[in-house]
Amino acid sequence: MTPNNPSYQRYLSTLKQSPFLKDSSIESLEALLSQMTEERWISKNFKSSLEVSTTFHFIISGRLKVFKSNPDTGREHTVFVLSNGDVFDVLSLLDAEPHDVYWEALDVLEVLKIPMDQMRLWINKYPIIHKAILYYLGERMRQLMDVATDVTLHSTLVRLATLLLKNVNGETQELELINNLPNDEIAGLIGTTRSVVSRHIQELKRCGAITVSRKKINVKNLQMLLSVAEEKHVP
Amino acid sequence: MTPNNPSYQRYLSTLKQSPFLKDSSIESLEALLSQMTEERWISKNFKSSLEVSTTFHFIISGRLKVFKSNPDTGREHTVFVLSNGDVFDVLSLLDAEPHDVYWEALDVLEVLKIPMDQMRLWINKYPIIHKAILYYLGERMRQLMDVATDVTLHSTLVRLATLLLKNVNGETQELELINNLPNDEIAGLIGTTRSVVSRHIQELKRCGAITVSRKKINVKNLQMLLSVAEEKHVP
DNA sequence: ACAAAACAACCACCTAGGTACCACTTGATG
DNA sequence: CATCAAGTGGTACCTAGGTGGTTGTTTTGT
Repeated sequence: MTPNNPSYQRYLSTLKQSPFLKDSSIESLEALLSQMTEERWISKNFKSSLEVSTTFHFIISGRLKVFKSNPDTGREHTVFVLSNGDVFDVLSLLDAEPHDVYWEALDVLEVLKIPMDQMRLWINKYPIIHKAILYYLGERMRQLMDVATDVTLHSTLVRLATLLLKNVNGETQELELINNLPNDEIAGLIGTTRSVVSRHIQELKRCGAITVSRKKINVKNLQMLLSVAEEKHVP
Repeated sequence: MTPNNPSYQRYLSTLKQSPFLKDSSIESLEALLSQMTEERWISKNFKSSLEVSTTFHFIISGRLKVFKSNPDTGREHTVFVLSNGDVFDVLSLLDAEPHDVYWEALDVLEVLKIPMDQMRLWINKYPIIHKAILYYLGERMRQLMDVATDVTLHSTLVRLATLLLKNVNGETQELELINNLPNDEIAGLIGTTRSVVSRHIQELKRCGAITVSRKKINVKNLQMLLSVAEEKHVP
């Protein structure tokens, strides 16, 4: 990609803000961008990691879920929802071990791609990035530990309330990140099934903690949601 | 610690074999060791991460479980069992964010400690280690993804069988790593409770997949265990 | 604007697995 | 060797939540 690409500046500024590329110089980012190509994923576009990934991706806009699934039962469990500034597939960047994870676009997704080998070369050229990557992975690790233990340590209602709380926008009381997600995606996020999510959303509506209008969930009573999340109170 | 410490050579060779310190030169490892002090943790010795950790630890021998818990119900979920060559707490090394995880010795544990700041200085001095750390974290990440999704995607029986399979020693058909672990530790590993583990161990015994004698579990029918783990067959 | 597909709500049933016991064994300790 | 605590086996009960199906409502594509 060359600087005369109409989206060049927008791409550059997204890269600059990416935690993965924290502390990288503008020159190094421009060098990186020059080797990248743009790609658009439409919703439901899907990628498996069973074929070892030879391309490294940066997300410019849109949302991507990373999930595992059980082909026998058809159930899925989402481990991350990635958005602008995030990258994948980091693990294939570090080593060539296979691991069976799936990626699927939840929206229209704008990504920048670069061949894995070139990304490795770039990293070796600008080794300062190692620290940023470590920091990035550490953050992911922490999230992942919660995902891992939430299912056994907390009930689905508590997990739902916690998920909502994690996504409330301070002013509007709206749920930015997970809004417009169908119930079964929410189910995947907290490790349960669609019908159980539906059941609990009704429960929270009934007791006045939230309101729902055309897929947008609004938080009405933050305090109540908090007490549900902390298992202090059963509605 | 100085080279005339009676265990010096043993410590050095454990460090040399640690994946966390992969590719480090002998000189750098000796520099590291010179700043470390030894410590012994007895079984059940316990450490919380709520006070931000100011010490970095290397495990020389013994097993340490890393777990999260729900203080209300008393349930625990183990995310890792660390042993010789492993390190903790990596996350506090990367940044100073709090995260509530607990560590507990399962055996007598030999650890080497070093103040967090000195460890950071050492890393900066020998930056080649960054790659090894990344690799190490990546491996952990992969394990963690399985832990995170196993509970929702597979039944407890399947998870138990999988855990056993992960630990069979090729020759003796014995379960090295998890042997001598009480049932409730096994329960913590697969995200369930003691009585359920007991129930399923009986089940596997009854159908001849394993035998149990004085805490040692032996695998009798590997094939059967495999088919249980793959959900092909319900005993 | 209309048909088709996707999604949400609701219900009724069912089972995996969690809770709470008690009784037996084992191994450690004074 | 007597006692005590820890670990285990086993049971009965119960409920959270998963399954499947039906209906009505949005959203989407043509």
